[in-house]
Amino acid sequence: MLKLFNTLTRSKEEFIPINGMNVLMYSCGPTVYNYQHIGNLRTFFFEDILFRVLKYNGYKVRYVMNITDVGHLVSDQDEGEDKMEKSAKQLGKSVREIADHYTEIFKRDIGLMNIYPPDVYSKATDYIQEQIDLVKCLETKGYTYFTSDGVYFDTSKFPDYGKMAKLDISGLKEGSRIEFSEEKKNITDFALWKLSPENEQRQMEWDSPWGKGFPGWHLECSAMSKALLGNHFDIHCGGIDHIPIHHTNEIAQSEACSGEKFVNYWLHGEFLDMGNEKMSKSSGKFVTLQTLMDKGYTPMHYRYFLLMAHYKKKLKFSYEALDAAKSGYNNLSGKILNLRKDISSDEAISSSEKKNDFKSRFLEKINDDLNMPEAMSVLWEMLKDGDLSSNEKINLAYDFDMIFGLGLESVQPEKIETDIPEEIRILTEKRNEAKKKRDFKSADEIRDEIKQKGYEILDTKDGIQIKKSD
RNA sequence: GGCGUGGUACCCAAGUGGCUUAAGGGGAAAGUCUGCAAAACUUUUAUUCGACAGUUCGAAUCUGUCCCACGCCUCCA
Repeated sequence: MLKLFNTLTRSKEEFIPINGMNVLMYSCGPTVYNYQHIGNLRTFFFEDILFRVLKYNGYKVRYVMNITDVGHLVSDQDEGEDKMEKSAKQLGKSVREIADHYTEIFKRDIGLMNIYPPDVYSKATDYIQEQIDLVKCLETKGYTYFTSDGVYFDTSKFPDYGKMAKLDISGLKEGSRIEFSEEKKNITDFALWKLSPENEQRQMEWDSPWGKGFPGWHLECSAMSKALLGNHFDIHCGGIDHIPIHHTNEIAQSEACSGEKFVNYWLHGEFLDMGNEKMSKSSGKFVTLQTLMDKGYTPMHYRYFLLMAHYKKKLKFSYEALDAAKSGYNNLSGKILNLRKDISSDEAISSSEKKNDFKSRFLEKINDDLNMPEAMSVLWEMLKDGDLSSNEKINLAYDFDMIFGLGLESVQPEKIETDIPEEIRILTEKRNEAKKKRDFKSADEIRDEIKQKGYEILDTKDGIQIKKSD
């Protein structure tokens, strides 16, 4: 039985799809006006785990993720500039170029992280008509009103507004920002269609029954999920910050138009806690996957790091913690490599009962609201077990890796340095001579010398290994 | 000001009434192996869960008060 924490009810619930073994899932993807930072990546990683766990349980998943390439303003509250237009202006490029560029990097990053791509990436700009239709639908049903800058959704007409977020609307701070809300009837009302400013030519604008303009940010997810998954589907996920505004507004729009329940299970991933290194994109200072790679970490190190915490808890990022993950991942790879060597000489001790025991414990953990830390602990316990054969261990590890996604099957032995400088070669020879003569003192001295030159000499069973030091 | 989350070993982090006098990873220490290192393997590393009261046969887990940190409401995944 798969249990998931549903933000709607704030409790773990048994997951029961609407339609048998077919699951419809939507997740809020990136706004492609800039790089995705490692915090964003945490959310996509969490969605990947969810996707993998669903598949592991035998569900057929249709998975849609949107790419926001228009309409996401600098503020969630329909104020300020369009993020895309702003970024384009700064870089002197077209909005399309910006969107394509960052979309590409996003796809590259999640590929490196072993995050499965969705079945469909839906771009907001490819669904303008659907968005206009949705506004029309809301207009017909009397949920909209006009202001001088666009069409707004009247949240007071939707009785359950803010239910999921447990919003206390009367307690929302008034007057923190007023300029644009002057004409709003309620503080929570939001834009469905924004009219282009009269004195400004936008790169992205479309004709609509209400005038030339562009869709409000929240609209795209409602319109696209409706188009690709239907009015009512199983899972919608995203970052925890989306609960109070974005997802709240999506629910209001979608349910107001369709008259049906929108989504059964809402799942939200917690933030990565950067401590002092606060990562607001607006400040331009944030850590990307590339930043980590430049510092000598691999995407799998970061993935392993994320696996150590539960998705619903804040995870404290630090390079110290990332180092721990790096070592952990490297040790794990080493174990896998050793097991592979053992397989041939393995006497197939039959302990299938124990094997099944680990497997069912693992399943229990991943199905308990995607408890990766516990699942990882099962993995390690299994690898250290004294009764299982190497064969069984490696099979289980590969099986578990369908969830972890650490690429264990393709782990390769560390490359042995091939182009060793002549100087090091000669010194290595000299050391061998000394060793043969059992002159260990000078042998050790030479090893130290080599070490100072950045290489390490290791005596192994199979001979000498020369390694470049880190 | 409003709303919310969290404080578990040196670090990251599970566990949320008895199976646990607290998983797992990293780090550290000791041992086996080795001429010595490295690797590998084995073992050790919180009688204690922010503080103080209380509920209970029983609490890290529930309640209250306090302290601290953080998030959102104002760009955020």
